[in-house]
Amino acid sequence: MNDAEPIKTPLTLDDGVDFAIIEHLFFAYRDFTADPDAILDEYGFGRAHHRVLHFVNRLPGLTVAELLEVLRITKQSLARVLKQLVDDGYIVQFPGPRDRRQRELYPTQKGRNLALALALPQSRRIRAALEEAQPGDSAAVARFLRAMVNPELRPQMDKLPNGRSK
Amino acid sequence: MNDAEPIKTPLTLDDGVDFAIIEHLFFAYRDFTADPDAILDEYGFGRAHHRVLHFVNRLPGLTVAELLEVLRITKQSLARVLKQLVDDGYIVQFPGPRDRRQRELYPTQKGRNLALALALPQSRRIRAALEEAQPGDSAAVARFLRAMVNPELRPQMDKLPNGRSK
DNA sequence: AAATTAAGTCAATAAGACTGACATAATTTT
DNA sequence: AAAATTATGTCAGTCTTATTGACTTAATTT
Repeated sequence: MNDAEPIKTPLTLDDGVDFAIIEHLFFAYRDFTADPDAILDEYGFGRAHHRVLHFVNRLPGLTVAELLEVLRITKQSLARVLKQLVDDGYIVQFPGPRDRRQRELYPTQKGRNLALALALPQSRRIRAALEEAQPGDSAAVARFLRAMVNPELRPQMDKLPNGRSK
Repeated sequence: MNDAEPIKTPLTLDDGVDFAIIEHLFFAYRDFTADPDAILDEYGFGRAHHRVLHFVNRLPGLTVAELLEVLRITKQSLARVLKQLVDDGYIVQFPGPRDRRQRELYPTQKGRNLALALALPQSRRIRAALEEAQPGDSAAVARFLRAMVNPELRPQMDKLPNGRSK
């Protein structure tokens, strides 16, 4: 009974859950993605385009299958986004040298420029956040975020250029 | 000319951008949200329901307008989600005592239970990530994440119970 | 020659957001 | 007391990003 009774006390850290970091992550990630979103809007692109463009720039020559694995989306979801980026000249495709069924994806100079422009405000935000921090905090943050990822995915992260450095 | 030329070298940290933390945040946030998403699926709920339920539990008695401000969405977006949570008995509404136009939102016991169940895997993930960390890392991470949020929003974060403690 | 694989495409669906317009009830201002 | 404003709710339509399922084409493997 009393199933519809209102509970008037808030959930707090005393309930054994780290709400502070849970909420900090929510707010931080929201503002973190808002920066590039505003730029993407001017190009008629969305967050999905950003992710594709980012990883093609970080791993030039990766295949469609590899990109799908990193992004963890379906090829139908990728198709629309990738087609636009290719049509608009941000990404070019080449048949794989070994296996010609594969398509190797490379950024053009235009694609490289946009990827950098999108990363810049995010990098600025990170740098500003670390400026208020103590020495060593940067490494602590990188370690923490890496440990937040499922263990089986961490090797994938380490394949990214300089992915291991802090 | 040569606008369609492929660029074969990857973007790296040498380009002056902290790609490591940018990508760490992407992967960490993806796995961080995947935990509750799996639970929500069983209830026929989505991530939007989670956010509403979370903040109603953290700030019991908040009004619809206050909730909209925290979530930064429109009332039409909130409507669908909130209606389901009320209809299914996770949240109850009461007219505001001062201003009867307002609706104060409270969790029921059922809503409290679900909010805790959703927070638990996230809290476990955070605790596990901090266990591999050095002492003091926890505070450094909280400071960093807070500094990643737009300054004008930080007072709002501090209003959450124990929001300031590390 | 047959089976498998990489990629592309077509169609339908869903969640979660949006804008714009309008309704109702309660409060505040004039 | 009447008018204006405010808090909430609702209707209708749109957009982005994702999904599943089915099928095609071309290339490689068995």
